[in-house]
Amino acid sequence: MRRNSFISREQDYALRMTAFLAGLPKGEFINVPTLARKLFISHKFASRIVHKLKKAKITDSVQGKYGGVFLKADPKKLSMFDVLDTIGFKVKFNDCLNKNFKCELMFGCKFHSFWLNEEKLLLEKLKKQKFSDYVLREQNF
Amino acid sequence: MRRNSFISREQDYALRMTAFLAGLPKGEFINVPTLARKLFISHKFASRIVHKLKKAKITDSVQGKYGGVFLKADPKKLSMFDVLDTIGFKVKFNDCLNKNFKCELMFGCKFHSFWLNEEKLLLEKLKKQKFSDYVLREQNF
DNA sequence: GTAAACATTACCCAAAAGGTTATGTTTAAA
DNA sequence: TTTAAACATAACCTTTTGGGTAATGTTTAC
Repeated sequence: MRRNSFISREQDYALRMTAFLAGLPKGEFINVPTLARKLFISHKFASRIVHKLKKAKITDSVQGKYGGVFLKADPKKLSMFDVLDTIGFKVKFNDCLNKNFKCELMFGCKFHSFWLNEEKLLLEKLKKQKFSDYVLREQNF
Repeated sequence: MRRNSFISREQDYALRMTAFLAGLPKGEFINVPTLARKLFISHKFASRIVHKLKKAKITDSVQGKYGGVFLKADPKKLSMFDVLDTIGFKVKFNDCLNKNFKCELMFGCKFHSFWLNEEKLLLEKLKKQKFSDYVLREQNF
């Protein structure tokens, strides 16, 4: 089905997990089943998401028994956009903003520039929000 | 499927059609098949959309042969939000902003207020954009 | 060698978008 | 009074994809 919200559950989970990892003391790591339980995410789903984050070099992992995951990126530089982008986020207010979209009205349609502008604004904001300001600690919930 | 963009095709078509109707000289009307052709929308789909707009008292129609549709609302007061809302638009940046959504992290999660704020900003903008500023005339495309 | 973690792929299912089809009902004009 | 061409409205269909599960590796501490 289509996205009910701008952000998919998967993207939301990625934000949560990254924010939680950002709160771990330097050098510590946590295994995915535990992380998933703490954040109310199914363990298998969480595992797949973490894998994507690792491929993007946002997280890293220690393999084997007693292994786990941790944040690799610098939370002061890592933005919401970075994580969302990794999980396939596309800011797309309207289909007509897509590259391959051929809109016959283009020149007469003023909605186009409205959406374009809004998209740009949101994108800039997402890039400004850094994880150091969004740390998620267990004692807070 | 889930929405690929914030605005669905149906909502986009509703905006186009309303913007076109806003450009018709007072007292004139246009039949839906013609309107649909001019705006590159399937005629049956257009018909269903116009019907929704009529129920919301945004458009009105003249029935029978040689009938057609026209804008009923005042384009200076009619906003993008009004039309989108009629076609089922929900500003929803994240599921966690839904009334019935129970988020276990609520108190510790700072993303919530970020999405809430963005949502509010966009909503206000959509309400500010009036159709008198978005008139779509055939000679322009 | 085995337990318990990470790694990766393949698959499934419900829901919604984005239409089309079908069948009215109304009205101008022949 | 018949008919064409419009609006009115419900029902149906098909594809996509979000959101998740299952299955099967592979790695490493003990």
